[in-house]
Amino acid sequence: MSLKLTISQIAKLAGVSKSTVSRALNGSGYVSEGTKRKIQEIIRKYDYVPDSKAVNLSKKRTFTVGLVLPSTSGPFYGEVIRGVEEVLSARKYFTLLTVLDSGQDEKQARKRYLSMIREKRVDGAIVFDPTVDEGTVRKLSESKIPIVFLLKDFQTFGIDSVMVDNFTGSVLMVDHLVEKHGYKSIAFVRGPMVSDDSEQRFQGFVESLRRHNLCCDNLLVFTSDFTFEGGRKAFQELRKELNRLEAIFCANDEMALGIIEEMKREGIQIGQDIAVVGFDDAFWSGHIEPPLTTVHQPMYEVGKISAQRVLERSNNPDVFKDPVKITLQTQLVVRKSCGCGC
Amino acid sequence: MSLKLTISQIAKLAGVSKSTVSRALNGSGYVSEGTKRKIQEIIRKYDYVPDSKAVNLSKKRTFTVGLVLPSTSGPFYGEVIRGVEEVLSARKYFTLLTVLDSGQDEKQARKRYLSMIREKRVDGAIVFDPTVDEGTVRKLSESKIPIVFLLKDFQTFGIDSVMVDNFTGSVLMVDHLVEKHGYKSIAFVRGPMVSDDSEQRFQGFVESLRRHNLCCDNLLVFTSDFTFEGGRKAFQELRKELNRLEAIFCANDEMALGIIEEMKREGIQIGQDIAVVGFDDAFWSGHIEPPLTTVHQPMYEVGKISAQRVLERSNNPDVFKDPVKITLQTQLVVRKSCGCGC
DNA sequence: CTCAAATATGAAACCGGTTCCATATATTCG
DNA sequence: CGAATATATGGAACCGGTTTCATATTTGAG
Repeated sequence: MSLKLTISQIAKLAGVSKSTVSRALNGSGYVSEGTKRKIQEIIRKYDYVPDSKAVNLSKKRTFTVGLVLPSTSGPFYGEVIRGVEEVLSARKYFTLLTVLDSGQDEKQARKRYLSMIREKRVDGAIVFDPTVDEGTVRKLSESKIPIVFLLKDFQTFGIDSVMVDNFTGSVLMVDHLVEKHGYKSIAFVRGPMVSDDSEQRFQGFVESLRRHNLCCDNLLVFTSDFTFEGGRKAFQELRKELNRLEAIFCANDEMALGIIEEMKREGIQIGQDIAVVGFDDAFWSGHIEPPLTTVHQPMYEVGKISAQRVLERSNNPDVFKDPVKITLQTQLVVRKSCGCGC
Repeated sequence: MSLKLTISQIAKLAGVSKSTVSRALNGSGYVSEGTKRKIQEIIRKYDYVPDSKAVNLSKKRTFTVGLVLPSTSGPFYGEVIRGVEEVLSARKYFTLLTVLDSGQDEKQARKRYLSMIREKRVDGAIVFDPTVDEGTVRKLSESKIPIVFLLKDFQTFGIDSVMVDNFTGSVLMVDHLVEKHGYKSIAFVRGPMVSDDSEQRFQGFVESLRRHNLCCDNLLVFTSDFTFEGGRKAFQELRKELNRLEAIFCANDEMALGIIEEMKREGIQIGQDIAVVGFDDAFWSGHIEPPLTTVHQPMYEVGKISAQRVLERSNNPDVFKDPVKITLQTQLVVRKSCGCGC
């Protein structure tokens, strides 16, 4: 029934001053045992909870970390959130979430998260914005709060970043296709040209081929858009080259799924007639037919490490530290679609 | 290079008072064109942004809505977020997210979101906590801010809720199995006993059977836990009854997937030998083999409507309104695993 | 031209806490 | 026992805005 008491009212009820109540509340400064007990009793009785808005203002902190994600669908955004929430909740922080694809316009979405940061709604922020522009990055770097950028390297702007080693993951995958299966003719299906991930995965693909002296002449590359539908369309183009192909490496699982679906429709045996592999290790990728060989990205760890980093910086603002770039390893997940176990 | 200016500094630079700057900023009260222009220029020049912590305190609002989710994995939590974010971002609000499965202990997680609300970090909250206890609900209902509960009905506690019609979805599914396919012997695989969703889906199952005079004697019910593994285990029990079974209705898609996987291993033709259907319409459910017949839940709309409701209430606190229960319809998604198109 | 209404602005109070500082009492130690 | 130190508490300033109110100047209607 308590109608929002303030610290002053509590003080009056307890017969002490605001300051004493505040000290009792925070365990800061001196408060005698007796007084403390009395205050706590009143607090309990009236179910008093300090208003965070006031606490934030006087402490000049919000105990909140901003988290910016491109979207919430797809396999790993949830993982990032989980990682972030795990460390934040343990330290009594909250997560202020902004999703880029929820409004209409991308520009608007970017303004929104810049506002969040510049209005100092958060003590730090984790930003995952694959198509961010330089202006935005510059503004971010001018903010006084710690920022961690995900999957993009802005060390030169003085911003920490947490990366995933797409390149090596891709190399591992192609190494497997070549060394284990002896495939020589492998197609690559890219994501959108603007995607760094796609580019890095492609570079890894090329690198592995090069190391195996398979480059160039056999190089079959298609460009799509990371979607299921995009995969199906890519297949329409791939189809002409099908007879000279032994494997198809898709820059993500969703496109691989699209391609697999089309191939099944044509009666092609995946893994036997031709291998199809992906990248991402989506939740379902082990459960489709055949189970998809893919590369796992440690997005949960990405979330955890980013959050740790933000908190660490936020709580030691004085300690100057150069921006850090942390790269986490990816992992090859061998299932059946590459031809293993067939 | 602006080092966090305050409104007072801006006022000084513009040669006016704080109040005038504030009015110019908010477009409230009178400010002459000339003064306004001058102030805006200074603001732009020094890249001044008001500190939300101060704004929040004096306005007594945070322009933030709390969102509590059980988890972030699984198909539809992302959908809820998307719906919520869509309406909040359009109205310049932010989302303060709390995930229940990210910490260790459920009690702790519940305390965390109660804190969020009682410390008045948010102007309203959307709470999705399937296993919430009554004490928590009571505390929620005592808070002065608008709360919308998802998929649980606490109207009697004075709390709005947004529901999904599991019962009807389930009836629709069983109607389809019985009327379209003529199945008479249908098993049901429940989720955990504590789950309302599971219970409602089960009730729908029973109701449809009853309406078709199929109840009771043929009633085959198994209890599992909504997980993939749980589905596999459930199959081990189902197996004995397999020969007298025509269809298996799983209370969610994940368990259906587990069962399907086991059945495939045994060489059973799903949809032909025996139908397996699910509930949830997970992202992947159309892409497994065979595509899963299931029931779609409009979680995106749930998110949208909840957020609208919270904002509406928050901005009209005076208008007394009885707690509302809004129920959204589910939709039967017929694919192949029920035997259609075989 | 006059007086009321509209416009413009600043001073001060306020939002609800935290924290610095001064003062008062209680301990401790040489 | 007296001085130094530790403990306890309240008053007041402060955090950075918004808002009320009083005052001053314009504007406009009659």
